[in-house]
Amino acid sequence: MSVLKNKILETATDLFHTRGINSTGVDTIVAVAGTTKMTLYKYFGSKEDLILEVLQKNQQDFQFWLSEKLNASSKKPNDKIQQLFDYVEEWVNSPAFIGIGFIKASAEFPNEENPIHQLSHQQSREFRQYISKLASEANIKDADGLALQLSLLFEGSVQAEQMKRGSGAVKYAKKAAKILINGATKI
Amino acid sequence: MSVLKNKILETATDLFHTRGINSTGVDTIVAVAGTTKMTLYKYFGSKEDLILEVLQKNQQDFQFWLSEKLNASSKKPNDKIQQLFDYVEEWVNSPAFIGIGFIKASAEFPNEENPIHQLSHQQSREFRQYISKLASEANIKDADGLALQLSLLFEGSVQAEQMKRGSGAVKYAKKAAKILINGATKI
DNA sequence: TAATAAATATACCAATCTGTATACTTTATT
DNA sequence: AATAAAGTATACAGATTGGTATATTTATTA
Repeated sequence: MSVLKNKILETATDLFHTRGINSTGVDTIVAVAGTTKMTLYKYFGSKEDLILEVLQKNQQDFQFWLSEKLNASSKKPNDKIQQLFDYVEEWVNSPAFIGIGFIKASAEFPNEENPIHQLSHQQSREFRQYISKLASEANIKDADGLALQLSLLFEGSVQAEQMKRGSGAVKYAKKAAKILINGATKI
Repeated sequence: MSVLKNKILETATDLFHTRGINSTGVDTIVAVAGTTKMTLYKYFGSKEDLILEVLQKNQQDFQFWLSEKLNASSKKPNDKIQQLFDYVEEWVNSPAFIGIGFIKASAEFPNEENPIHQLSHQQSREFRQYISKLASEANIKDADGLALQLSLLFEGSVQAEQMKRGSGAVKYAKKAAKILINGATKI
């Protein structure tokens, strides 16, 4: 990927997070990225395309980072799901945290026929399925049910953290997750 | 309150929910409400003021409805907190459900110095405090801690329901809440 | 060095945005 | 019937939006 395209992507990611997507014009993006609109539209067909790419990269980065961590873990499958929230906490509290894109994007684009909303929804589903996979690898009665509950804690705490940095919400989500996981584990 | 002002408020509430706040212009609002911009700006100093009033009314309506239900409940304090999620489910599944404003607004206005963001944050805090009050009236060890966890389930499930109507997220939040409440109850 | 590609600068377009000014019409009150 | 208030109609201002056309400059490669 071109260094300039990447610069635009990173700048857009940052501005979308700090100012909101709809409130960030392409003029602002290219000004901050230190380039011009001509270049932006060479790499991205439209602002919508740019938003979609930002969302994809955003989620890929997070999902990849998380999977790497959990794949490298030597914990038993049962403890891995709890570890997930350890890593979410680490991710959220890292200075580079710029939110989970699909949570914000789905709020800014509520129309279910909008491609941005659809991608957000899909990413939300995929992440829940990832949790479900972890749950079914462990000794869980209702893997999908637990995964949904944990995803609520995940989305709720990220939402809270996006509203107020340093809220400590993930810490409490972690405790709640532990209780739910234990309760859902077969004897 | 003037019938016309109310009409504008209701129309804005609806449009903000279905199209997003930033994506809804005042021209659209007055067109749908069947009035003119002159009238809108007679009742609201600015679009920001309108948004703030919409958010306040939105949250007041929900909070009032919920408090009425729970005040009328004859359940023991301990079971009331669980009942909260029964009513949230009823609220969310009612055809008139138009989302919880502060969750969306905080995503559209991420800047912490923005009055809309600040109001959203305040409403989020107040709702959590309301849960905490219910928890401390019951036999709960760490009322604030449980309230935070339950608020994560609440915000997460409303978020999920806003992303996809009929997701059934609140049903699972309810089950999770039950487990957490039982776990936090003194013996 | 010549040819090619990549990026910039700048100006522009049509549409939309919030907000206002002015004049006219309807409704209610005394 | 006269006065005041409430609402409408319309046009406009100034800024910003996403997106494009054209020409120029810089960098790469053959």
